[in-house]
Amino acid sequence: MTDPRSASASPPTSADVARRAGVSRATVSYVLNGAESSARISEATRARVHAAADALGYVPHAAARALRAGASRMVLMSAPHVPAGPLYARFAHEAQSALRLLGYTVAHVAAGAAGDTGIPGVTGIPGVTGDDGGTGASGNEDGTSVDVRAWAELRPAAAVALPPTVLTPADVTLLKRAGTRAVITVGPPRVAGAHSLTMDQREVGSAAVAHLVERGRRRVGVVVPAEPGLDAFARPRLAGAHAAVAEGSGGGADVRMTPLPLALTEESAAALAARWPALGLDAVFAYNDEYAVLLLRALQDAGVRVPEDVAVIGADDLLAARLTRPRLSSVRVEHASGADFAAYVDELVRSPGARPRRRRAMTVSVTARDST
Amino acid sequence: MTDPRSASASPPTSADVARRAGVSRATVSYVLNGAESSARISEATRARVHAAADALGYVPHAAARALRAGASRMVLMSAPHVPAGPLYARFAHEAQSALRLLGYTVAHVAAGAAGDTGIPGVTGIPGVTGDDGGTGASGNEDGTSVDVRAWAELRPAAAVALPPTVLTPADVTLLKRAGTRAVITVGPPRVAGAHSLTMDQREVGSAAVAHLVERGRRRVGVVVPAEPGLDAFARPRLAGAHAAVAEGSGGGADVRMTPLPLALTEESAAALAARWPALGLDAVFAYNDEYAVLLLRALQDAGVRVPEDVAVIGADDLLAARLTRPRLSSVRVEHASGADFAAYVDELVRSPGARPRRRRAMTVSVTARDST
DNA sequence: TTGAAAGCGGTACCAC
DNA sequence: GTGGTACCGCTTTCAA
Repeated sequence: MTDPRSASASPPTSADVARRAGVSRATVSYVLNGAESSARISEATRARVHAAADALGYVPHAAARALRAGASRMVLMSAPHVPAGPLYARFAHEAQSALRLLGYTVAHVAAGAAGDTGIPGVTGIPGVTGDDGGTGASGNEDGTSVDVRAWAELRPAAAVALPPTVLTPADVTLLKRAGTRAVITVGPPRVAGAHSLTMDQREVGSAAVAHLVERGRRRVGVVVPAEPGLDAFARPRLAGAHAAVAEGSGGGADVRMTPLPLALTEESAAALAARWPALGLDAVFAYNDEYAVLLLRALQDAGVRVPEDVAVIGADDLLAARLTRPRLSSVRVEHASGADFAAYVDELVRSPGARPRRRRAMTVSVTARDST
Repeated sequence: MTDPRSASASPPTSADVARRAGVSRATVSYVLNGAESSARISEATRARVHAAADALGYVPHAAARALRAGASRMVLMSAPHVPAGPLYARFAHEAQSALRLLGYTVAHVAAGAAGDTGIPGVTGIPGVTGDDGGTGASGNEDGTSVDVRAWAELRPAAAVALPPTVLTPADVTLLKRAGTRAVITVGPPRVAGAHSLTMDQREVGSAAVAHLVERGRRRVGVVVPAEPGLDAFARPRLAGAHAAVAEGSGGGADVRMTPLPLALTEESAAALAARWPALGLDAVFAYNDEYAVLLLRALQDAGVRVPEDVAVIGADDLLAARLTRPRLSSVRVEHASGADFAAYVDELVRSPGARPRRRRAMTVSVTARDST
C-alpha cells in the first residue's frame, strides 16, 4: 500500500527507503535489483527493504539509473505524422510488444517540425529561440533536423525511423556519436550509414501495373493522393508504376502512364470521373483501396463500367476492397513480423560494430478479384 | 560539421567541449543554454564554445539534465493497443504537436501487458523475473500494473492515459508519488484521483438509438464487434444504447434492444444476415461505419432492404459511410482540439495543486443520410 | 552480511 | 567574465 499522504512531498529516493528500513542505500539497491550477485543479503533485511519500498511507493529514477549505467534500454521509434494505415499500425504495435519482451522500453516520439529540444527551462514558444546570439540556435547548420537532436539527448539504445520519417546521413552521424548502438531506417532503401529495413513502396506500384499490363491493359492511370501527408508513400508507389513499364514487364508492349491527382472526397472523385472519357484510359491503379473504392464508386455513378471499360486495382487489401461490386483487386502487402524486427534490433544493439546492412521487410503480391 | 571518426568513442560530454574550447564546464553550460542570466560571456569565448560543440557533435545528456533539474518536460501518453480510428489518431497527433509547441517532449509508450521495468540489466525474458525470491517481482500486489511503474520511473511532468488504457486509483497514486504533476485520463468519466477529459463513448450509442427511435423504429439491433481490442469502445457504446431506451428518449415507447456480435469479416456478416429475418429487427446501430458498411452490404446481398426493412446507422462518420448506396447515416464524433488539450495539460502542470476536474472532450451529433 | 564512497553528466551558486 | 564545486539519485567496487 502506498502512503496516503501521496502527492505533496518530493518523490522518495532510495535513501528514503534505506532510512526507513534502517540499512544503507547500497543494500537497498542490491535488494531491489535482486541480481544473483547479491544473494548474500539476509532474508530479514530483504523483507524490511521491500516493505519500506512498498510503504513509500518507491520507484527508481530512470534518469539517474541511465546516467550511472551509461547505457539505456530505450528504443525510440518515430511516430507517423499522419494517421497511418491499419497494417502499418499493426507492424508498429507488434514491434513494440516484441521489443518489450526483449527488455527494451519503446517510446514513439514525433518526428515532426522543429520546436524545442526538451530543455527544462527553455520552451519552444516563438520568440525564445533567437536569444542566444550565437551562430544560430544550437548548431546543426548541416541539415540535421531538430528532432534528431532531441532523440540524441535521450541516448537511446536504438533509434528507428519509420516512414514517412527520413534520416539524413548527418542525422545518423549525430545519433551514433551520441552512443546510439543501432540506427535503423525502415522504408526506402537509401542507405545513409544506417542499417535499414527496406520497405520499398515502389514494389507496390510495380506489382499493380504489371498485373494490369498482364491483363492486357495499356493506358494506365495512377491515382496520386492530393493529401500531402501521404507523399512519402504515394511518390514511391507512382515511381514504381513508372519503373514497371520502363522495364517492359509487359513484354515490350508500350504502355502509357497518366498520373491522376485525387483528394479523398466525393467531390474530387466526381470531378475526376467526369473527365474520364477524355482521358482515354483502360486501367487505373488507385494508390490504395480507400482511394480505389472512392474512385470506383464515382466511375460507376458516371456510367463507366468496371472492369469492362476500365480495370481498377487498389492496394493494401483492405476489407473495403471486398465489399464493393465488383470486388476490387488489390496489391497485398505483407510486412515482416514485429517479432522478427525486434530480434533484428536486438541483434544490432548487441553488436553495434556490424556493418550497415539491408533487410527486406515487405513482400507484395496481387490479389486478383473482379475489378481487373 | 560533426567529427568524421563518429561511431566509436563514447559520446562527447560538456567536459570534452570545455577542454577543446579551453574553458570550464560551467562556461560551456552558460553558453549553450544561453539564458540572459549569462550574457556576461565574451563573444569570443562563446564562439569558441560553439565551435567546439559543433566539431564534437556534442548533444547534452537528457538524463543528466533531468536529474539535476529535478523536473522533466516530458509528457507520457499511452499508445493504443489496437489500430485506432483515424479521428482518434488525429486527436492524438494534434495534441502531440501542440504540446511540443508548449515546450514538452511527448512520448507515446505502450500500456500493454507486463514484461520488464526497463532496468538496464534485467530483461523481461521469461525466467528472469522469478529470481529475487522476495514477496513477488517488485511489490505492487495492489493492482498497480507494471506499465505504470515504467512510466513513473521516467518521472514525466504529465501522464495521459488515452483509451483504451485505464488507470486505477493505485496507478494514479503511484504516479503522483513519483512527482508527476498532472495525471490525466481521457475516456470514460470515472474519476480516480486523476484529472480527466471525458470522452464518453456511451453518448455515441445513446445518440444513435435516440435517432432510430425518433425515426419510429422500436426493435433495435446493436452490433458489437467480436474483435477483442475494441471492447473499450464497444462496451460503452452498447451501454449508451441501452441507456437511451431506459431513459425513454422515445417518449415512453417501448423499445427492444438486441446485441449482435459481428466480426469484421464477410463470413461473419453473411452469417448474421442469414439469420436476419428470425431476429425481427427494424433498425440496427452498427458500432462503427466500418461495421455498418460491412453489414449493409451483407443485408442487401441477403435481400433485406435498407432503409425500408431495416434502418442502419453507423458511427464516426467515415468516408466509407458516404460511398454506400443508400448513403449511411452516422453518429459524428467531434473531438476537442489537440491545442485545447495541450493547454489543459500545461495548465495542470503549472498548478499541480488543483483539485481533479473533469472536462468534456467530445461532442456527438447525428448525420442523417439515406439509410435511416 | 553490510556500509562508505566514487562517480555518471549537467547546472547553478559563489568566488575570484 | 570565468572557474571551482556541490549537488541530483543511483550503481558498484572495495573494505570492514
